[in-house]
Amino acid sequence: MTGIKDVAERAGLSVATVSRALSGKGHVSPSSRERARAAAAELGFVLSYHASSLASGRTHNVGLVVPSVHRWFFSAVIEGASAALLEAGYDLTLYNIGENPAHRHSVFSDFLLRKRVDAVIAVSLELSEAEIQQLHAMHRPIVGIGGPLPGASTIRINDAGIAMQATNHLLGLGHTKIAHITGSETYDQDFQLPGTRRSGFEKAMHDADCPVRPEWIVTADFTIEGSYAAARQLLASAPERPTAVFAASDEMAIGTILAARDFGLRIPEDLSVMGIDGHDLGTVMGLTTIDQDAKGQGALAVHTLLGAINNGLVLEPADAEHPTRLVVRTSTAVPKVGAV
Amino acid sequence: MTGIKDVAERAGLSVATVSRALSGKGHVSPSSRERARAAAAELGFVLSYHASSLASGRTHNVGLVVPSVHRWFFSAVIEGASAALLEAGYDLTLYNIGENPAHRHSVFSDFLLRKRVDAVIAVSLELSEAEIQQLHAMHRPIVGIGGPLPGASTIRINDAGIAMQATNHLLGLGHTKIAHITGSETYDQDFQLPGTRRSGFEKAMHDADCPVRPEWIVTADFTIEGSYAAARQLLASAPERPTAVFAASDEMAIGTILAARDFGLRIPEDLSVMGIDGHDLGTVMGLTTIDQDAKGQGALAVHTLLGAINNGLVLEPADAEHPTRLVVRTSTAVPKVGAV
DNA sequence: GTAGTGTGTGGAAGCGCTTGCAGTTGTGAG
DNA sequence: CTCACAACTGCAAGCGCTTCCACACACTAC
Repeated sequence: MTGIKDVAERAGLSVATVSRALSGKGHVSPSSRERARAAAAELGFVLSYHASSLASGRTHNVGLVVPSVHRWFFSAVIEGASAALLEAGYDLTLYNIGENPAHRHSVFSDFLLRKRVDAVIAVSLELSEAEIQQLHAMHRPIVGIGGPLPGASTIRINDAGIAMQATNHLLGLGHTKIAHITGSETYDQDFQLPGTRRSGFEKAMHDADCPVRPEWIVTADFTIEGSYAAARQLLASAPERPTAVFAASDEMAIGTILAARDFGLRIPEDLSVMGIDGHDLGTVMGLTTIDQDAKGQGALAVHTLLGAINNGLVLEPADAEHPTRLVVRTSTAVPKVGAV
Repeated sequence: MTGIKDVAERAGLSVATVSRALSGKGHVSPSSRERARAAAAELGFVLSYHASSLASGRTHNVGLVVPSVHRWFFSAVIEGASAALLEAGYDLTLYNIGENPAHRHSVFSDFLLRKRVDAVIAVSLELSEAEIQQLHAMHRPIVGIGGPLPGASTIRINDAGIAMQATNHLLGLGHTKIAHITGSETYDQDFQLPGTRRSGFEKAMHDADCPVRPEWIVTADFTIEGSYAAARQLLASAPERPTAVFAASDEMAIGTILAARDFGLRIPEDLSVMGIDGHDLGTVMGLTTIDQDAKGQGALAVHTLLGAINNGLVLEPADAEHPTRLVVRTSTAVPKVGAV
């Protein structure tokens, strides 16, 4: 294997100068820099990252911890973060927690502690005290996305606010019989998020003097499949049907639409449905939603961390509120007169 | 930071013995092993992976290159590989190629060459000669999933065979007017796969003496959105409609079902639809499909590579055909008598 | 008895880089 | 002309481990 030594020899420079030339740090004359680059290119030389990391303490690697790779929000964050990291010359080490508690435990107590990452992005994880401790024990900058992370910087959206905005959109169309599909609050990977969105919904309803019917608040697990089942129950069993459903995520809105179709309900004539996310399928389904730019959140997290890395690994805990955008499509409309 | 030295001191052993005790390699008496473990635990010591890697040449890290994190197949492979790696104590470095050619290029010419990974899994990538060269230049075992990868081991399914099986399922129900939604053959990230499935379809049709109508073979990009648009055209413009659609992937089958509903077509009364994959949404959509166990393919790739790593990084190029399974749900049925 | 084999341990030489330090040269100011 | 200071360069000391080697003991086999 060719090493930096070979490059130095070929370029007629010292190893130290080649290192500086290639990394761009320190003073190197333009001619030396050029010679070093040329020699490296000719030899097809690429720095060994392990040696660099060991010597410098910088790994050029960011850890990304997600609860799942299947849910849309997470894969969108991965996509945004991945592209931003690639551009910056960083690697992305993915920790997919999954459902297995043993996996979850080993990620926190082994993997992350191995000094393999310069920084960590934790997405929508409801962490235990011990896990937070372990994260901080790495002494690396951390950014949380999608929920609070004590002691770390976070990127979040105004969940209560957009839930109200969504509800108000439905109310503004004239709906009063509005159901809400919320995430399970005991589902430990999902923060207070479902609760926050739900209270936004309830507040908007309350402000509009609309009753919130307990039987019209149903719980699902944020997946299309789960909400499909939940929505079937909602639409089947209620003595009276809502005219609109506000789902706490696009995937749950899509599940609702699929369920509604099973009952022969037309969207939006018989039922208006909206969600939150900005899911790719939104266009196909004609889904009205509040786009939260998940890719952008991933990219922002990366840029925040890169800033911290260049700042001596110091990251002041701070909250950034990411902008959102109401996208009106065809799944919401004025309720049919005389609708049941 | 506590290092292995501190552990050695505390345990009253040499650094060498502690290293052996912790890694499990070499001869260490049970008592020494226990003392080393205890000392490490008390100090909260975790090996520095960069130092280990530099010294040993093993990174305990596997690179996974995917075209996208959004398509179901890829995220299922990620999930399967991720869990298997976690279990083995390996990290997963994700390279999401995406659509940006510059990103693609840097992954192959920079990232993968940095000696950061012990092995590489390449998923459904149609690679150029140069890219294959660069992969092999790493001198690391490589496994390809979802298509041929010259010089590397591959895990694949019998695409032609299952396409025939799927088509025969429809033929067996009595369909003769069968359309096929295939992937774009020029879409450079997807191998010959669409072509292979398509020829399986054609062969089955031919064997059954059913005409293959060119206008009933439409092309999409493997996404729900893309196939939705393609299916709309198929169902709208044909002077005569097919009674069944065989889509080359579940996502395209789902897009087809959504499009069919827009035309008021009932599934399966007016139109039978089936796909290939084993997508999570299959149950909700009642989709008949051929399950290809993508998670299992990811896990198998990992196990293959771990075997090679333990075998001195030597991996004999070999092809493994992964089993598939026909799953009949409610999206396919006997064609309606007198159907147009 | 000696040789041979296997186990257990420590010393020390790296793995391939980065970077502090010191030395050399060039430049503008005093 | 000298001095201060900056730009450039090389030497060499690590970074924190792994592993080769040598050595000290057991044993077993002749």
